[in-house]
Amino acid sequence: MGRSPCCDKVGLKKGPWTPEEDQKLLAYIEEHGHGSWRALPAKAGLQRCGKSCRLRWTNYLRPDIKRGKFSLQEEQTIIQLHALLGNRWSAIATHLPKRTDNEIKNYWNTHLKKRLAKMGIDPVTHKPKNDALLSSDGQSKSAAKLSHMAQWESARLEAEARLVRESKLRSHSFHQGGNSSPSGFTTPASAFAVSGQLLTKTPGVGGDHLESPTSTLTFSESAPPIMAGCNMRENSKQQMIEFVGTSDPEGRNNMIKEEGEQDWTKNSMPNLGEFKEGIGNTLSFTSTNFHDISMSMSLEAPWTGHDSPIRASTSGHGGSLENEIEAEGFTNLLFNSSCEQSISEGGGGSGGDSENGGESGCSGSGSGSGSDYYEDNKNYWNSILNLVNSSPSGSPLF
DNA sequence: AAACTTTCCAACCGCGTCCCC
DNA sequence: AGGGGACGCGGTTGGAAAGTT
Repeated sequence: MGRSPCCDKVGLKKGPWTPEEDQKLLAYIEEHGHGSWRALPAKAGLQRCGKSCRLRWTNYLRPDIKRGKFSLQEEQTIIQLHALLGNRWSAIATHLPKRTDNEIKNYWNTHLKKRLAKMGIDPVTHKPKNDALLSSDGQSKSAAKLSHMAQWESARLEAEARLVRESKLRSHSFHQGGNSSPSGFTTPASAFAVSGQLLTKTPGVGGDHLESPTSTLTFSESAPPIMAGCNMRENSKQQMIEFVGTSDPEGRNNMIKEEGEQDWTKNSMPNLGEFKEGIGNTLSFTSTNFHDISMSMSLEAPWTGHDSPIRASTSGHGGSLENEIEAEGFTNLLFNSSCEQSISEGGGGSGGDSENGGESGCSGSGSGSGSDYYEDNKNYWNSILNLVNSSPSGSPLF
C-alpha cells in the first residue's frame, strides 16, 4: 500500500521535542483538536511530520496520561493480558487507564519480561520453561487444555468483537445522537461506550432484554468448546470447566513493595517451588455448572480508546453479588488467592449448585500447602478469563 | 572521580489496515 | 474494484540517566 513519505521530507525536525514545540502542539490541539495529523504541523507552526506530532501527543502530551511507576495491579494486568493477547500492546493498553501502549511495551520489555524469565517462566508462552519435559503425563494435558482454552477464549473474543462492531453498525440508526461525544467526533472509546451500554443490558434488571454477543465460555470435557456468538447466556447452567476466581478479601497480598522482587514473586506469581512439587500430584479436572454471569459497564471516553477509564460490574445469577470493578480494581482478581469468593458463585451462593465448590476452593491460598501445578495454572488462567470476562467485549481489543 | 556498563524510555521506522475517491 | 492517502500498531534504536567497577 502507499506509504506516506512522512519524515523523509527535508527540513523536518527529528529527535527529542523541546518544551517550545510541546507548547505549540499542546496549544494547537487544545484549540482546534488534532484533525488531520498530516496537516497539523504546518498549521501549528511545527517543523515536524504529522506522525511525530501524533506520537508526541498520544505518548506524552495528552492530559490524561498517568506517568510514573506501574502499580502492582497494573503489572499483574499486563502479565495476564500478555498471556492471553501476546504483544498486542494497544489492546492491553485499553485495560490500563491512562497508560499508553508505548509505555506498557517499554515496561514489559525492560521489567516484566526479565522478571518472568528470572522466575523460569517463558515470557512468550507464560509457561514454565521446563514445561516441555512434563509433557508425557496427565498434568500436562490439563495444562495444555488450559492453554487451549486461552486460545479459544481469544478467538471467542475476536468473534465477539466482530459481532459488536456489526451490531453497533446495525443499531447506529436507532441510537443516533444518543451517546455521541460533545465534540462531534466519535472516539473508539465513545463508540465502545455506546456498544457497551447497548449490548449488556441484563434481563430482569433493566427490564428490556437486549441481546449481548458476550458469551460465557462453554466447554465440555468430551468436546471442544463451541464458539457461540449470541444467546449463550440463556443457557444459564451449562457444563463448564470451572475456574474459581479467588481474591484475598483483605487485600493483604497487595501490600507488596515494588522493589521487592522476591516478595512480588512470592505473593503474586505461582511459587515455582510448589509449582514443581505439585507436578507429581494427581490432577482432577472436573467440569461443573457455571452460573450465569451478566455484565454491565459504563465507560467514559476522554480522548481515545487507549485510556478509557473502565468501569465494569458483574452481577451474578441471583443478583446479590455485585462486583463493582474499576480498571484497576478488577485486577484484584488476579493472583491473589482466597477461597472465600468465587466468581462462579454468581449470586452469592444462590443457586449454588456447584458440586465442586468445596473441592475447587482453597488449596491455593495462604498456607500454600495445597498449591500444586493444577491449582496454579487454574488460578493463573482463571484470572485471565476473569479479566477478559470483566472486560469490554466491544472494546477495540481485537 | 573517571571510565565503563547497564537500564530506561522517548522517538523513529516500516508494515498493515482502514477508508475515501 | 482498486489505488492511494492517512493512521495505528509493534519492533527497534539511540541517547540520557543510573549503577558499577
